[in-house]
Amino acid sequence: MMEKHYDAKAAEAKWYEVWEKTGCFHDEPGEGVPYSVVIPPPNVTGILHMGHALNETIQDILVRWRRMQGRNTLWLPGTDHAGIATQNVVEKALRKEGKRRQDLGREAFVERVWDWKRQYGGTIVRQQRMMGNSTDWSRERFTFDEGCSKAVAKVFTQLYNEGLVYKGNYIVNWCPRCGTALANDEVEHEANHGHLWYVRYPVVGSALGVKGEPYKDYVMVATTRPETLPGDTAVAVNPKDERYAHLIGKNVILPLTGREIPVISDDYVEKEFGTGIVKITPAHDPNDFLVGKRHGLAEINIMTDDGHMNELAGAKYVGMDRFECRKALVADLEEGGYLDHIEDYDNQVGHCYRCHEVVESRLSKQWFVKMKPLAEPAIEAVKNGSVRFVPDRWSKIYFNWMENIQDWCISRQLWWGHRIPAYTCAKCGELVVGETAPGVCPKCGAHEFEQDPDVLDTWFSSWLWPFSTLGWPEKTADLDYYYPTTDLVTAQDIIFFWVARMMMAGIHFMGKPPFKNIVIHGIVRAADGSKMSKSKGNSLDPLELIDMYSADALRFSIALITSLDCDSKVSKEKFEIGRNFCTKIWNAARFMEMNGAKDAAFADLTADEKHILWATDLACKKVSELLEQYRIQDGALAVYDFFWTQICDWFVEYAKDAPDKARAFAILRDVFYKALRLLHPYMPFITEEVAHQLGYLKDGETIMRADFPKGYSEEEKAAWGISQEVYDFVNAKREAITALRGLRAEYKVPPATYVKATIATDDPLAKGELDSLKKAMRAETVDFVPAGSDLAMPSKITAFGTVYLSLEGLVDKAAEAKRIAGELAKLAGFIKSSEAKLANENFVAHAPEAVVAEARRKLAENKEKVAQLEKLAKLFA
RNA sequence: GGGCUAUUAGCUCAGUUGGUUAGAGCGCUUCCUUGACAUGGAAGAGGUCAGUGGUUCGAAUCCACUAUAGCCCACCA
Repeated sequence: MMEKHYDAKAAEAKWYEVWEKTGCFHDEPGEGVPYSVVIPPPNVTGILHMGHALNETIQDILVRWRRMQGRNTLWLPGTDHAGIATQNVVEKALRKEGKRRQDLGREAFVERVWDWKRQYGGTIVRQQRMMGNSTDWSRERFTFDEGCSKAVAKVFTQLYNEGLVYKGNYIVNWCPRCGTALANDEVEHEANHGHLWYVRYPVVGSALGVKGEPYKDYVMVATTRPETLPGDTAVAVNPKDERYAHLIGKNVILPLTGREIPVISDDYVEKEFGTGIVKITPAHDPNDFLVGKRHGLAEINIMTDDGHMNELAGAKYVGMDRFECRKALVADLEEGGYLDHIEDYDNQVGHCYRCHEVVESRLSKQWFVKMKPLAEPAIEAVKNGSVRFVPDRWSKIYFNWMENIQDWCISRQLWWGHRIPAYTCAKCGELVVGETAPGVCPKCGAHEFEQDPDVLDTWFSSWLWPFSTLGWPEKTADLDYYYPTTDLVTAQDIIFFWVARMMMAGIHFMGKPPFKNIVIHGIVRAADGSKMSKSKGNSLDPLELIDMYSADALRFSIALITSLDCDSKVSKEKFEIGRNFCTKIWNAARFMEMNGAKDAAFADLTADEKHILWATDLACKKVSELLEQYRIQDGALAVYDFFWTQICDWFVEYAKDAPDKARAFAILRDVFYKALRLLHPYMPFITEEVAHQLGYLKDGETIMRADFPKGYSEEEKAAWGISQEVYDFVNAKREAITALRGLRAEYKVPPATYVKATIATDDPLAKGELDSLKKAMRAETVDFVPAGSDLAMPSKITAFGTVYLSLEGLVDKAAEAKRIAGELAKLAGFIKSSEAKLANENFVAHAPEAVVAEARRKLAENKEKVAQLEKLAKLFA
């Protein structure tokens, strides 16, 4: 006996363990075209959030569906070592002990991170299991494991040998808190309400002013970053700016330092902005850096790694924090009479995507990858259709980024990550790059080397994920069979970080793009549309939702609210629908069990029985078609409607009093198992549990490996006499039933009261439905009269015929007359517009025949309605 | 400054080549403790499809402009 209530927790724990232990998730290279997907590896420090839940639910639905279709299916799991993120987590833990990573030293610190990973790194993969992910855990990978590390070293070396990796002194984004360089896309720009400071730089040779009084001859620059002033090495104007033409070539005095710097001209300067004169600080601004290069200016770095001023900033400011220094320097400028005025100014300021510190532009030696040569074939692959974005509009965004791609700064001044495989000879300084440490210096023959202290950007291992996880650089059977993967499913926010770079790496190193379809979904947002974040406290915890409603409920609800086209706003209540659906499935299963549904031959079927078989056939086809197009939400809706409306609301109700109960239940049994399998990709646990409870599967079998239903064969359909016509007929009958129920409600007929109904129809099949109509309508009698019969009773017109409710013995009020008058007015409007439409020669000439016929039918029907209502109105007069 | 996407019922959203009187879920109203299920059932109210103009016999759907919102990209100090 099935329990009264479904115990989701027990079932989910039980089935996941069975699946994993019996190798249900595992796949081996075989015949045919495989379906393969690599998971976007979550950070090893991560805990499951709604974004993962959405992303992985979509993947698991696709994966389970393909697997049931019989394809060799691999979903490969793993985690990302997440350089900065993980290092930060461990540093934070260290800080609690009052230590910094420097106190431990590099080796001990890295060991400490590994310890951390061993201890806590399993959290997210445990949580993924609770979601029901059917990932092949035997192939679980980590971006910092031995194989991935090997791939990274090989890739770096190859790119270096190809001249695509280079080292150089450039302005990079620098996070003073994390103490490392950041790639451009790791910087988040945010609106900042700041100021523009207008500062006077005296022209050399002019009279110095007195304290508090303006200089007589000066240039005025506007700056948002006064603290960088000590690093200025020029002042620039636009070459076409006549106002300042006379200044070009002269020198000005840098306030507070007394240093003389030149006035130069450069196209970069906008005449309209500020005063049209800009200070040039090559070591602290990317544009100024380029200007400096063009004009051979000195680069004076006035800051330390951690965002404090160094000795080059001037004795007074040494050691100050950069923002502290800004204040002090502005005060000094004012004191010295250099500050003209201050304006409010809004601009965008970059922040570290990890710790949110304001990013500093800083001159330093870093490693870069030349991206243009890698980007070109990656653009081509999407242009020629060998890789497809779903939805397609993302390809535009991809092109836009790829066509304007900048070189990628890949070195990070961290300790946790893949060490750069570049070695400097201790004796002669020769740089050697190789997959393993060099033994002998090729130049001087020395044996001592120093490895580059930096590590590589995390994404430098992630971009190899689709093939490094399959064994590359070794030639493995996995790589041969599963690469390229089929679908990549991810959110829009990492298209540039990850997807675009995987495209480039896949094509460059494997010769083929890493996947065929890139499926981009939206982001899960809080109910008010804001981004979910722990700090805002507006995030939903998928684990809590699993605890409250079950994993199936979470998955189904997610599927139902997911659209590939836009972000989804969610709140806790939205997950009730999944929970309610589970309850419905469970109860329907209990009903079948109680009635002892058994298999039996389908013969001499009633219209209702034919209807459910046809509906089942439609549902099977529809769900597959929708999933084929990645329409997860529509598929969920289709299967939900099929199960709830078709099976539970109508067929189960029919089966209760079917003329041949055994046959009706045999049909229900067949249809129900198809429904379970259609549902399985969405709700893996309850479908497995119910399939076993009802004996569809024996011990040792699993619904995971059952066939995904395709619908019925043409032979079956013919043998059973099921068709669109019968399906439509039953739909019409239901319409009639609903119409009568509506009339009952309108006239406040108590549910227990049996009424007298009349149906005007010429359909010969209708009379065969007398019993089922009586039951469904709670009718004492149902009489049939010829179509077009005109009775003075409340009526509703349906495709089945006109349904009349006898008012005999039912009290009515004058209010009814008013309602009828309103109804008549409404109908008059429809009739008028229909008549106008049909009188329009163009409409009749151009519109498809069916549309015109429908319009005529509708018009006639409305006219009939009017006639009846007028008659009724007399009754109430 | 460029680009993308949205705007449909009180709320969240469907609406796939333009074609009946625009749909679903939640919420709301009325009724129903009928042996699968009140996490349920039956019925109902609620929308000039953001605005304006255009194309068309016909527009939520196609085009243009406008308004509002959101996202992405971008070196105006």
